[in-house]
Amino acid sequence: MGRSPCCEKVGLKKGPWTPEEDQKLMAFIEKYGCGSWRALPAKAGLKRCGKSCRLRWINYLRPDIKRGKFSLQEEQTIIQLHALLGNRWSAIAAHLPNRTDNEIKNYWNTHLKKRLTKMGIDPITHKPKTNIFGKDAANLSHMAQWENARLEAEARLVRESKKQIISNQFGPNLATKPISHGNLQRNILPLQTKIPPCLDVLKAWQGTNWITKPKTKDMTSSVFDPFFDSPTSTSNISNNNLFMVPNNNIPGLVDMNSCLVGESNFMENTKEEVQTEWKCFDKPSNELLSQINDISYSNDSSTYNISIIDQSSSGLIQGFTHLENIVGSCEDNLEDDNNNNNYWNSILNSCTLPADSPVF
DNA sequence: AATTGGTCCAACCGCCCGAAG
DNA sequence: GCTTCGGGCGGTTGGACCAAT
Repeated sequence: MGRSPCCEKVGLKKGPWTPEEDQKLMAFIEKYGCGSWRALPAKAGLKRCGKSCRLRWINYLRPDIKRGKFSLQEEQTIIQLHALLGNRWSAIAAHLPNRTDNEIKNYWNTHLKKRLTKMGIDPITHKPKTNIFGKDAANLSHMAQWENARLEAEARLVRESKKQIISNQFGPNLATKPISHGNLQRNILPLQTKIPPCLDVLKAWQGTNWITKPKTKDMTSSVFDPFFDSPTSTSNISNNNLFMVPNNNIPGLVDMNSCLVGESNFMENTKEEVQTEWKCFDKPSNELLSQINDISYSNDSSTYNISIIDQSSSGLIQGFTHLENIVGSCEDNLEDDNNNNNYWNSILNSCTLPADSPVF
């Protein structure tokens, strides 16, 4: 037996919204905000389900929605993100300013999926239908598993950070409850500025200088440091935190077939060399994977310290794959690997990210 | 002009998850 | 620990629209 419906359906209108209904909904939200969607229809004089009101608002009436044709840049970004995130439309939408997940989903299903298919690329795996990459397909699949696990964690991070932002701006009570009164704009979270992006995997592939950066941080600084403070750079100023970093010396690249977990020693309020002792795991255990769930997000004035670690447990993983390693170690398949590398690089190179992204 | 088939997209549905009681 | 509730998400649908026949 499923849960009861979100509202009493008898007498509720379904189907397309009329301009009058839109007007009522907009006027109400403008005046009172969108606190409880369940209660909103009655208060606003609408014979609609609360869910229907929410959808209409989020996908159509919200004033910050960008409508019209997708630009080439947006198309590329969607494809790139879909390659990494799969059908996580809300996560993809977070990287496209003012586009809704529904719109992106529709655009993917009606345009982009077909286009990729025509190009001979499987729109699900983003691999060529004829497997010209040979054994690298396995690596990509493995990569996807890792990325999925990490994204689960980041999804939670996003939720937490949203609450944190609301809490900081409007007080703790509103962190758990939607804003019910006041300025309309308060309830609208500009996607780009308020949701931490989760594209560090892109930077990893692009060879961002994750490892070669001096592993020190001025802990007294409140300046946001994209290396130490990004959600997935796993910086945490507490002692004895375990975290995982790339296991080779190629900047930003990690072998997906193994991973490292280490212990860091930061000295608080000092510039201190990070010391790490690394353990190597052939494959992440389920226990290890489960620890990725433990994310806390704190906002200490202007510094964002993100810890993706359970202080009481033993690890944190961060999964990236790489292609250049494969190229370097499997000379027999150099050509195929280069093809593979080029495919991903072409995806990544044109990916645009918000200039104000806290990660970059 | 009528019919047919394809495309597009707003809206619905069911499920999941976190919070609250 | 459980149940309930509300919000969010992704998959799917239905109807409007358009081009081809």
